[in-house]
Amino acid sequence: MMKISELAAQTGLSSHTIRFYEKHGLISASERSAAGYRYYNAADVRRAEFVKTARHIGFSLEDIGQLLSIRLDKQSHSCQEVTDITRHKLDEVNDRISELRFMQQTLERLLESCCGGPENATHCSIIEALDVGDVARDAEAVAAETDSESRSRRMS
Amino acid sequence: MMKISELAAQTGLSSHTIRFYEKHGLISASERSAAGYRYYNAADVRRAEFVKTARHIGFSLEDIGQLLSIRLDKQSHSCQEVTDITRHKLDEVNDRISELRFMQQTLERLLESCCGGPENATHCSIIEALDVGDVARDAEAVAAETDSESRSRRMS
DNA sequence: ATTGACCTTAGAGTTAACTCTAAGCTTATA
DNA sequence: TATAAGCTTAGAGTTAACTCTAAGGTCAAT
Repeated sequence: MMKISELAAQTGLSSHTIRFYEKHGLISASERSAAGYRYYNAADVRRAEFVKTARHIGFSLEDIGQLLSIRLDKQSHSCQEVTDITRHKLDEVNDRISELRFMQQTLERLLESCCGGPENATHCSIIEALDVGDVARDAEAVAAETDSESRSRRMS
Repeated sequence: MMKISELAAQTGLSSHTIRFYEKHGLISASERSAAGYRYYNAADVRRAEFVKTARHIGFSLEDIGQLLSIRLDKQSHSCQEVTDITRHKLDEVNDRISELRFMQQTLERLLESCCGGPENATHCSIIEALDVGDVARDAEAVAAETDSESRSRRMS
């Protein structure tokens, strides 16, 4: 049975974060001392580590709540429920990557077009490009091409 | 001279957002009616469109403030200042992409490992993987490999 | 008994970029 | 002149996931 700071050391979460997760129903201490100190047993530690791992992979606290309820009662849940959550998260991640690749390409094109030197910015091609405003559209076209090849969306 | 809702229609920003940008020093109306109505001229519209474009590319409001001050007085600023902001943003974007690719790979591995069927989750390999907790470490190794090849970091 | 490290709680603060509300004034149109 | 649409402001609310603070109680060691 360990106290909160030991669990914190073990998991790499802060004590604050552990209490925060508890408030959100993700973690709990299976015992409390008379004075109210939290005491964690081995199962509590595993659960905390589950949360840590899931968080690291990018699941939201809400996702993790669902995964935990499945983990707690595996008989009553199907593998499909688990893959639904996972696939949905993968879709979100893929969408965000697409957006960021668009930004990446736009920024790279901007950098290529500008001398970047100590000259004054009177004819700076980056400022000009932002002024004209068609950077976005150009790069979006490029992004659209590479998009289909980079996407891993299932249509089921 | 257009009113705020016309500028909103023109730029695709909301009136709320335009006032919000004004409060943060990015946009302003070059005139006000006696009653305080904002009136925008062609230069104001161009500036608003500059902000819209820059925002779309992923610059923060703070970045845009800097870009605008350069745009307003090009003689006093160098191209290097502009590329510094742009390169810094590109670095941020690349870092975020790396994180997301790690998540993407981890999620894909998890999906591959699980049947996803209507069976109950007693032996669900996703739940097991999160329980064991080494998913993260495995995928991070994979991410590290592809990382060097995907990164476009300059070291200047 | 005292010290210092650690624990408790409720609740406020942080970040970015909006987004909305309330209460009231203005403007254009019929 | 009445009405509806649109404008003004200050300020509060939203989101996610923490992060911190204040005020006080507990515990182990000396």
